[in-house]
Amino acid sequence: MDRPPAKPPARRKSWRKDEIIAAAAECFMRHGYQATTVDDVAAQLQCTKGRIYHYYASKTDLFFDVHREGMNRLFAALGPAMEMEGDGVTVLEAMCLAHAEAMLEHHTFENVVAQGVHMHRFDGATAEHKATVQALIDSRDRFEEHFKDAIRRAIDDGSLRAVDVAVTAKVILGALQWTIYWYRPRKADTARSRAALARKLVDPLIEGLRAGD
Amino acid sequence: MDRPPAKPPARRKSWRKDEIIAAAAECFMRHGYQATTVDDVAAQLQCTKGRIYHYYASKTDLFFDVHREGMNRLFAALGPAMEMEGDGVTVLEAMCLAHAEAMLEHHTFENVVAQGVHMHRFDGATAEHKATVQALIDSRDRFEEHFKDAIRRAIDDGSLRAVDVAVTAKVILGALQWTIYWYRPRKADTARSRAALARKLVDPLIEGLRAGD
DNA sequence: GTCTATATGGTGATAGAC
DNA sequence: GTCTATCACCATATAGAC
Repeated sequence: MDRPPAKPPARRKSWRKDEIIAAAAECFMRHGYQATTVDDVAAQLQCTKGRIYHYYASKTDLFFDVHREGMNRLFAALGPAMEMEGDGVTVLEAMCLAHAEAMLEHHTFENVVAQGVHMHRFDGATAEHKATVQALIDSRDRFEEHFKDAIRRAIDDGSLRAVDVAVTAKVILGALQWTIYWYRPRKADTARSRAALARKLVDPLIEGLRAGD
Repeated sequence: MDRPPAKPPARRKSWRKDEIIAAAAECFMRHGYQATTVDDVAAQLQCTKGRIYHYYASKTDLFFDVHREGMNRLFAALGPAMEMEGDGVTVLEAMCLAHAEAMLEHHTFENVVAQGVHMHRFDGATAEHKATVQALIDSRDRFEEHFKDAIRRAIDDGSLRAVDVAVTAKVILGALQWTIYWYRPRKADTARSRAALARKLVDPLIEGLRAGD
């Protein structure tokens, strides 16, 4: 029996959604969610907004998908580092490096994620979106919890000073996530150059600034 | 000759502008510049927007004044710490503590400042606002330069490890400024409680996380 | 100085041709 | 599936009464 011809590998049916999400992420990053018009996103795609509304019911739904993709990329980057062998501070350092590199590499999406975090704090979501918003908040919380766990373990095994766990997690993540405000990808950027910058970012956090005697 | 009756001390003529700025800062913080309507600000003041437009030609001008006030408060808080006596790292630590406390205390205004930083990176200003925007960018740069100077001096006098000056300044300021995303003032907050939190924020930055042998 | 009423332009979303 | 045309609404800003 003839089988249907092999499909191109890994070509999902929703690749059009992916390109819409990418274009939206770019616009949301540049101008912010509110200031971005659906026409802006269409222009980025060099099409009209009819196409976008064929795949997304609203601008809000589109934002949610961008946000989700941004979180997925953060979790994907963090996973391997969490599996690293070594004492507590070694694992924490690997997590910091992985997160820093992810923030730089996926800087467009993570910029939008940060907007979402801020929006969720104040804007009461409509009833229909409530569940979606809650899922995204939960996702952020789980991410931060990974760092708190790592800090706790490192303190327990004596490889980290006994600092305030919650505040320290905020300090680490804040320092790394603030890159959205100043880092801009350049053509010459490579995985290697991002890793070098990540190294410079994480070093003062783990080793501290004060000179040893 | 009779002189006019003494005016109430320190009562400036522009106190109405101040209350408009404060109301606008609250709204901009909560919903962002774009999502805030002039009617929102008026509602916050329990008046109509006629009043606001009597003092401000546009929503943009109002935003600029909030931003300016936010920067003024940051500089005012940093000044005394920069005059501190001691070696390089002592001064840097004092600056960090002062900045952290200012970010917490003026959290509403500094939230808006961060929005401004982000906006300026992408939104081409209209010709009429160009000079104003440039002045605010310069002001941000000068603020960061104070930290870079302090880091350089501390490295020179041997009290700080030889870290990357520019990146370390970003790490420090990022960690402290990220508070806008998670800190919320509470009724029970005092200068003392803010100072305690600032201490917890600055400690891991200056001393580092890894346990000494 | 503050209000009400309104002009004006833009934006999210829809309907229907192709 | 993508486009064109359009509607309905909302927000900035102004004009003019009080």
